[in-house]
Amino acid sequence: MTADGTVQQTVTGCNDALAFNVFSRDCPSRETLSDITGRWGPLALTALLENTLRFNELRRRVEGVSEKMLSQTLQSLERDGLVHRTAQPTNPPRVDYTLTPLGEEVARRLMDVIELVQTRTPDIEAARHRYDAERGC
Amino acid sequence: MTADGTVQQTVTGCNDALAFNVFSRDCPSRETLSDITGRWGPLALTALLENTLRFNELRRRVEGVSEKMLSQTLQSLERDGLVHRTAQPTNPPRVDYTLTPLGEEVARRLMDVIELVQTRTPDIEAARHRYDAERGC
DNA sequence: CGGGATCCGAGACGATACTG
DNA sequence: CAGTATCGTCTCGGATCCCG
Repeated sequence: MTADGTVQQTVTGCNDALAFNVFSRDCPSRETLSDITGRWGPLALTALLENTLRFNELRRRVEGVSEKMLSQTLQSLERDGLVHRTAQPTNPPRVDYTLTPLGEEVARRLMDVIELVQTRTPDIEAARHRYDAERGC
Repeated sequence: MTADGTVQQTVTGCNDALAFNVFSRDCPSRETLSDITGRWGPLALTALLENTLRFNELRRRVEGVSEKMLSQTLQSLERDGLVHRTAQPTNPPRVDYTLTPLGEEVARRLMDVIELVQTRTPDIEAARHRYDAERGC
């Protein structure tokens, strides 16, 4: 980073007291945020809010996600301690995904966002048409 | 969800009654969701929750965002009717960004998510270290 | 100051094939 | 079933230059 070694502005970063610093460049909470607000994060988390699901159940529930991305998403969420993974070495294998307590809190709040967006979709689509009409023509 | 307990399949899309279908592949609410949960969406929205800001004020508040991405983000949000843009043709020009009522609701809920993540960051980091320790070694 | 236009690399993402 | 590995595409996103 620092070619000359000088820059590194003593990153007290985002741990300043109670300061609310997702806005800070290097705050680890920003990384977490990108995990849970990533393309598939919110959908996976809220899907698990309803019940424990197996890998392919989850995959069917979240339409359009590829195996690879679901796998990646779940790994990130497991690493962050939001999702718990239980593998049974049976044949065929069975793996269950559950929310941890923290994951449940996060998921519930994400659900609030999604629910709001969902119910206000008509307004949003109207706004889009207005915007496009003014600019497009 | 449905009164009779049947699973409300027949994916006509996501406008089925009150069905909760961000999970549906082509639901427009999913597009909106990606706008507000994009990389810079949550930060821009919650920054505007505090006050009205001008372009470069916003840019300084949200550390690390490039002009291009901030511009794009704001345009998406304006199109969705979440952000209001006021341009004054003075010299130098002055452009203010504000939340619409709907934008404020969304931002408030996003703030709840961010606040939670922020306060639980220690737990999350601990979980990460545990995860990495088990796997990495 | 508040952007738009362009170029370019890195990484996200999807499809497919393969493993245990 | 539950993934991993590989590969190709394509978008995201930063850097730069420019304009009103």
